[in-house]
Amino acid sequence: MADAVEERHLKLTGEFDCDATPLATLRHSTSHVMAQAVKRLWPDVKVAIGPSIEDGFYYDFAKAEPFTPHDLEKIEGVMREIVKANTPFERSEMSRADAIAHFRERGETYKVEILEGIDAPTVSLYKQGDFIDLCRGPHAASTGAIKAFKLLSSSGAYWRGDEKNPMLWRIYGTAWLTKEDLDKYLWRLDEAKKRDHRKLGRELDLFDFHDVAPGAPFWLPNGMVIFRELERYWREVHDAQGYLETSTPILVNKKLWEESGHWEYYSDNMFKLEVEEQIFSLKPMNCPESTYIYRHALRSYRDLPLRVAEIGRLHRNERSGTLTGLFRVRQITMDDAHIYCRPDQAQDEISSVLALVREFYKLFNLEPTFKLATRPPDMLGTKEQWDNAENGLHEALKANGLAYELKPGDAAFYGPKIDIHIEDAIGRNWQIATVQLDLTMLPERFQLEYVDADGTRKRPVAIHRAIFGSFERFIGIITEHFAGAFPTWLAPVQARVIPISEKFIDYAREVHQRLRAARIRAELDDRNEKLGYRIRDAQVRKVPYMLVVGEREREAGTVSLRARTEDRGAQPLDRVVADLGAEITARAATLTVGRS
RNA sequence: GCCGGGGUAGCUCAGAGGCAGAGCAACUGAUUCGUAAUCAGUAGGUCGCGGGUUCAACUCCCGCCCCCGGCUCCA
Repeated sequence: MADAVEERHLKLTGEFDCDATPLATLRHSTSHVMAQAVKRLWPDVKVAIGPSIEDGFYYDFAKAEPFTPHDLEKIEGVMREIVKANTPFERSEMSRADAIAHFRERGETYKVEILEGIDAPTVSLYKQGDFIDLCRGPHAASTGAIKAFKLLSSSGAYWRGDEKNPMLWRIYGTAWLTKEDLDKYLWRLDEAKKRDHRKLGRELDLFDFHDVAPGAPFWLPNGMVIFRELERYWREVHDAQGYLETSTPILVNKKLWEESGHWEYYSDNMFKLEVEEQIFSLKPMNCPESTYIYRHALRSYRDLPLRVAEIGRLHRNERSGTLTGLFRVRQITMDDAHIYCRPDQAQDEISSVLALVREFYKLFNLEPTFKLATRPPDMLGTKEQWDNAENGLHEALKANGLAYELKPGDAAFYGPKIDIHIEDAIGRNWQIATVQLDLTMLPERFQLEYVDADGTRKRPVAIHRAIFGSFERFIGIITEHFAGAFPTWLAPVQARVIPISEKFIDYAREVHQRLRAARIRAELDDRNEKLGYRIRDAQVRKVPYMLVVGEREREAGTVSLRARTEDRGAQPLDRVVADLGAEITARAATLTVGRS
């Protein structure tokens, strides 16, 4: 929603209004006030555009020197004065030609450029005090309406979002209807910082990055446990659903990419190397090779749907400036699958993929939302194919009882798709899973066929789908979602046994052995430290269960159970082992053992 | 890739043209402890990499690499 507003601004189609909702209007007005403050402090600065965006607003300025944090404070100060003065926002109209003259006179070349791109005869302007801006509005009645705002950061941004254009300085800010909303938002920012997977990854010894391999994590033993548990779950479910797991080469001859079309459209993103005078590439996608699995045998209509899955290691040469922890990597482990089926089977297949997606995310307490992207103008294939395909996706969504957003024109040229976004524990949105119906690309390019009941050769359709998207990004997301406090089944260390003193070490060892015999990832913390220290350490490491043992427990055959922060008292050892095992097997989302 | 900010011990960070620093972690010892940090000691460094200026460079200059915040792109 907010993206669309921003996009409209960037495209400069002449629609410079923000949404007429109170919050978007307020943010838009706040951006004007910020521009006014900047012009007051630096009269030579030229203003570009300043829309309302999700959670706030920005304004772009042309200025010789960047804004410093101190500058932001000064601007905020002037903004408060403007707000206090409670100046009205006044709308006026002007012919386009007059407006061009007006802004040219003031040296506002960016505004002139915007105006030159507008084909309306008249344009509207908004003025508060000594600041006037080209704008469709709407705006707050006066600057006094701005109660709760804060400037957040400044950075470079290209004029019109195009890297060939000059770089402007953008200041980001946030504004809310009430002080409470602002505080809530600032809390969320702070919370996000605390949950940052890069920080938790280091603290919990999950993974590491080194200069020698930018964009590719070194999985440490703890992180690898999570990776393996995800794979294990993934395999269990896919085996049960009739997927066939495969593995295809990582290093592949250029010929394949020429055949698939990647060489032409994607080679900038591919890592290439020469081997005995042949060009090879690390695969950036699994799809082309998946067709080799399909073509291994002559397929009959009886073989379809053929569900070919692969946890594939991909490499994409992402631009260096875009890499970010596990969220944006160059080495991607994708949980891919390609379903080859008859066109009339596609709807059911997509329907089961959607059901699968929901099953997966439920396990992690992630709330999915669905977006259906339909045909773009430059589509490949016939109108009838697209009608059937899009209709199938609508029906599959409906069959699952899912509400969804429509994104007309957003599909790839070879077929419509459903993108699945999730919302995490602190309300952030992520796109991970995708279901893409492929009417023509793989089937046509790779000449896929099956023999139908009547003995004729027909062309199947392909469904590309991923549920985790990439293991890297998914682990990054759930690390932040759970703030490192993973459900027991995913926790690298599921239980720690803590003897009160070395006098009880024998019993602690026995408890430890019992846990390990039950395949529970348990550690014995018999370090020469006080009990409080070891409790704190286990807590900081986000270990789900602590089993404290001393005199009383040894005598009674019990353990004192602590579930992260909560003391659950003495429990019989047998029961704790059994219940812990059951919680792990059930992949429970919460810590249930010993809860009364 | 572009703009801005960074890179000093495993981690968090201070310092700065003239002997490289702290806290935590690690290690050793004392202590044997009942639910978020016991005390003492020891060790730990190519100050991102390469070049230059200088009697002397972690510090100044140039180039490169990597990280962070954005832009662009994206799973």
